[in-house]
Order: sequence, then structure tokens, then C-alpha cells
Amino acid sequence: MDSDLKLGYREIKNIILDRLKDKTWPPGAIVPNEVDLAQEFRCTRTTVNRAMRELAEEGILIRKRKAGTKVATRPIRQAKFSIPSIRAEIEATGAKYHYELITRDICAAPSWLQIQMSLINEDRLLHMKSMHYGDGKPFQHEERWINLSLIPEAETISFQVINPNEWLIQKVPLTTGHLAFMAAKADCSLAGFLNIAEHDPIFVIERMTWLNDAVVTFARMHFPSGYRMETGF
Amino acid sequence: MDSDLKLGYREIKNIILDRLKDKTWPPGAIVPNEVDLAQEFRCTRTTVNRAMRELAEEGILIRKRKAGTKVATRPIRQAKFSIPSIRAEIEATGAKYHYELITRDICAAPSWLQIQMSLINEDRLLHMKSMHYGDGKPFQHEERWINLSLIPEAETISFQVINPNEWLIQKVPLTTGHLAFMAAKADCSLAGFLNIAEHDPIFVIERMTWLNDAVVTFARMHFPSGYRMETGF
DNA sequence: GAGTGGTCTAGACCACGGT
DNA sequence: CCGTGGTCTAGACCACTCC
Repeated sequence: MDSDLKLGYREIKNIILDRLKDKTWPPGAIVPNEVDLAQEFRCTRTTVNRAMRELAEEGILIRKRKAGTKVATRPIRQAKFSIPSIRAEIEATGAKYHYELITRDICAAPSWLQIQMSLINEDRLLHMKSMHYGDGKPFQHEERWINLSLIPEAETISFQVINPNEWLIQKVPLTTGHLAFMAAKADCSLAGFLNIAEHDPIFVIERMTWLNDAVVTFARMHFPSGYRMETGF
Repeated sequence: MDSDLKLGYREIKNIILDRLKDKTWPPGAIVPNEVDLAQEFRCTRTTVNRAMRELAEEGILIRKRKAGTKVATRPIRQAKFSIPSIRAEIEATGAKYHYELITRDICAAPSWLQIQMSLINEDRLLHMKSMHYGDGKPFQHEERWINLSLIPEAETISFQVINPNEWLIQKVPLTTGHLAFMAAKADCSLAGFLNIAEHDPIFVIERMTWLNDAVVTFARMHFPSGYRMETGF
């Protein structure tokens, strides 16, 4: 009689991973098809399908109809990281969050931003600078532009109390976006706000947010050095 | 008669997303259960399950047995980015990739690294510094430690030709890891290698790689400012 | 054309966890 | 307890794409 318990898709994933690690199926090799594996594991094709589909989503297998399933030669590992709200990020350290608006004006887009945001010349933008503090210490400086053609209500908000990101999240949820990370050096103004020396290195995050192919907002966030962004993979 | 075509899980996902956008199901609300939705969409529970399960993986819905499915109040967006090999990253710009080993020695772990890598005192490490160039221009400086207790074969490799990352990927694929990003300023040596001025800002990536709960390698990679890491979400 | 993965159906049992 | 999501079965049809 079979001493085997029934195998679930998680266990099948692990068996497959083991066979990849011990090179039973070396990189570039073709893995048996779903029907054969289902037979071997005494389960249905559906179960094998889920195991292999998830491994493919993780970049470990490459699947093509008719061609079959191959072991990725250079597994492109994907890192996932959550984008916490600045408030959550600060409060997670145990510090008290505090927000302050520095400037707020309405302007036309500078040309470099027009290009980045795919704007029309006449579009008006709400432009703001603000600071985020943890226990009173500078944590992040933010400069942001909001597309008033798309979100006209933003003009009526002072943003003295609620910060732009939190307002936008509840106003227009379910957006898509683009992120960029880089290093830069602090100019005089930024150094003052972040309480660091001029020319000190800063960590910069740029974030562009879209709602159905229209740009909602562009934000540039500056962190004093010492800030680390971390994630697993 | 029904003029409706049959709905697939992708279409059901979109219908659900539409109802979230138009606030039919506002944040925090409970979404109908799978059986009811299956009836509404004239499909099986399996199909609804896949649609809602994927939305939950994306952080848009929150599912619990018995409690049902809720709309996430603050959808925690997740960004995914692939971790390309340095060679692929350089070649993707159209530049010619070139690698050069600077130093290679075997040492005990400095104490800060022992802590980070959870090493035992006696563990020996292969320590290397190297440079990666695109079209002859400095692209990345890398400092790396490899755990020789775990990967003794590394001691026999000169790493004059193949770079450590590429060798490790084919030697020990399927690892897990941890990434950190930060900004720093170039010290004298680094400035020389990257052909920038001392104290110029640099973008730093630290990467720790595990194989089954044991640390394989720790790498610290430095990019001259101007480097941007980008991703969508 | 034929083999492979992609998806759906109809039904079942189970595990978790709120009441 | 018992409603809900989590998963599996057995079978089916379809879409893609390599040969």
C-alpha cells in the first residue's frame, strides 16, 4: 500500500525545487509535462499546474505552450517590497510622526516635468514642499506636483494637516506607478531642512503615479544618509 | 437569452477593480462571498477564487476564513523589481561589459560582518574587490565576501575572468537573500576607482545571499551618482 | 497537425476562526 | 457550531506554437 500522504501544490513545488537544487533537472533542461508529473505525484494536472505556474511567476521556470517547461538558465530573481506610507514607516520605528508643510503654490510645469509627466502646456500643477519628522528629527523632505487638471479638488485642500500622499491615497486609490532610487548631494536648502551639511549625500526616491494612463502626481523624496531601504528576495 | 460571453478570471478581476474604483465596495467593506459572486458571474467558485486570491496577493483585498473578504483600507502597494546581473544591466544600455579583479585574499570575518552573516569565529572568508565597466567607463565597484566553509570550491577559483556573482549563480542557484539600498559618500579609494571626486555621493546596494539558512555571500556594490534604479508598481 | 500549457466546470472535503 | 475561504479531483475544451 502507499505510505505516501496526498501531495498538495506546495509540497510539489518543494519537490520540484529540490530536483532543481540537486541538478536532477539542470538549468536549461526540459521538465516533464504536466500530465506525466501528475501521474508521478498521483494527483491531478490542476495541482501540478498550480505548482509550476507559481514557480514560473517566481522566475524559476519558463513555460511555453507546446515547447513545454524549461528550467530558467539565469533565474531572474525578483525582489518585492512594500511601499509603506511615510507615516507607517516612521511609526514602525517607534517614533512619533510629525508633518509640516513648507511651501504651496500653483504653477505651470517646468519643462523637464512636462516631459516626465506627459503634460499639456496649459496644465496647472499644485506644487508643494513639505517635511516629515520622526520624534522631531528630520526624516524625509518631499517635493511634489499634483496634476490639477485631473484632481481639481486638490486646489481646495490646504495640506496643512493632512499630508499629500495620505490625501491622494484616499482620494484616488488603485493607481499604478513608477519608482526610481538614486543618490545625490544636498543643496543648501535641503541641507537646512534635513539638518545635515551641504553636499552631504542623500538618498532620493522619485515616484510617479498614474490613474488610467494619466499622471496624477510626481513626488521626489529626500532622505538624509543613514536611511536604508531594505527588502528580501 | 444571455448576450454575455463567458467571463474568465481576468475579467472578473477587472469587474471587481471597477467596483472598488467606483466605491460600490468602499474601503473596509465586506465583499460578497465566493458562492454569491460565482452565481452573479455565472461561473464556478474556482474562477472567482482565482480572481480574488490574486487581488489579495496584490494587497488590494484581505481574505480570512469565516470573516470573508474585505477591501483593504490602505492598500499596501507592492513594487516588484527584477535583479539583473551586472553584466546584463550594462549590456542592456548597449555598452560593452568589462570586469576586473582588484584584490583577492582570504581572511577571517571582521566583527561587523560576523554579526551580519551569523558566522562562527573560525569561518574563513574569501574577500574580493572588483570593478565592472561599461564601454571602459566605471559602472560599479564591488566588495564581496564568500563563506568558504559553505563553498570551499571558491578558494580554487582565481576570479580573474569570471566575476564572483556569475560564478556563484551557476554554482549555487536558488538562493534567497536580503537587499538594502542607501546613499553614501565616496572615500578616497572608491573615488579613484569610480573616477569621481572624493566625498561625491554614491549609490550603495548591499546584498546578502542565503542557501538554506546559511549565508553564502555578502556583497556591497557602489555606483557613481547618476545611477538610477527603477521599477514599476 | 499535434503536443503543451491555460483555463473552466461541477463537485467535494477540509481547516480555520468568528460567534 | 458553522460559514468562509483553501484546495483537490476528474474531466473538458481551447490557444498557442513548434515542427
